[in-house]
Amino acid sequence: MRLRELETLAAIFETGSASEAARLLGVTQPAISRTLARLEEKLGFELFNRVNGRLVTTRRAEAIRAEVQNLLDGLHNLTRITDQLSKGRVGELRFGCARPSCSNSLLQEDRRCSNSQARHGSTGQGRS
Amino acid sequence: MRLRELETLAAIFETGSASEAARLLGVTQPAISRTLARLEEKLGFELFNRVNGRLVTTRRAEAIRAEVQNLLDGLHNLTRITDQLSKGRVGELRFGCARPSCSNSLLQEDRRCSNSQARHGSTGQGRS
DNA sequence: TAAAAATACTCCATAGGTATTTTAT
DNA sequence: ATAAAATACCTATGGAGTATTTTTA
Repeated sequence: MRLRELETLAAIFETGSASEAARLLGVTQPAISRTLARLEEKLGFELFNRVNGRLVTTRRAEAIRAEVQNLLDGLHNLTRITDQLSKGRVGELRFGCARPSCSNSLLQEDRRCSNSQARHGSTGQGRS
Repeated sequence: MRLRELETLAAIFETGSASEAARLLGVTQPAISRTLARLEEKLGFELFNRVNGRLVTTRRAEAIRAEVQNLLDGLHNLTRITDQLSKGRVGELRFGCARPSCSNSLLQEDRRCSNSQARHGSTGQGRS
């Protein structure tokens, strides 16, 4: 169960066709068809019936629709968090201290359980 | 943000080392190290500090730990559902009907909005 | 004819393996 | 010497593209 497969599935749910799903995801129609075909093969059952050249949602597909959307929502939330964590460094502060022992006790690096290993030096960098 | 990256991250969280995470996921240690390195590169910040040859969780990694676990739990739930949907066909029932029109009105195939297209025939297969 | 889906290729990035190196205990 | 992590090199596969075919309205 790949992530791209979930995104593809959700896009087809949302748009109702492989062609529209392709536009939504910014890829080509064959990419959607193949990903869907491989997913159905792995799952062991059909997610859409091909009727009159169109995709028609099966009952089994409907049964997992909510959970798929749930997962994608959670993933987007995680992405939002990591984006903030990466560009969200409030600024890099630089400290000066007369004695090495001072910086050791005052500076907290972005690590855990390793205070005793902090390297000695009169200058340190702290991240907020 | 690949799925395998989330699984790798969770495994390191759980075991505390890349080697143990590798055993947990049934892959080799280099596989874990590389996946982690690529994830950190994409995210733009470090998830673990390499201190004395060991991985030590950063604050940023702690900040996403719960959400990562959430997503994996949701995925496992989805997998459980699809497993049941695939092997969970209660049995294949076979019906016989004197007149074709009878099976048309009584049998519901695993498709939607296509009753008018159901093929005629005195025998049909229904999935529960 | 137009539109949707499927198929047949080709290409590249990811994920995996084995072997080896580096570093710290 | 051991153990953890990183690195180098190789292979397989998933996902993407373009081009084409099939089918139906």
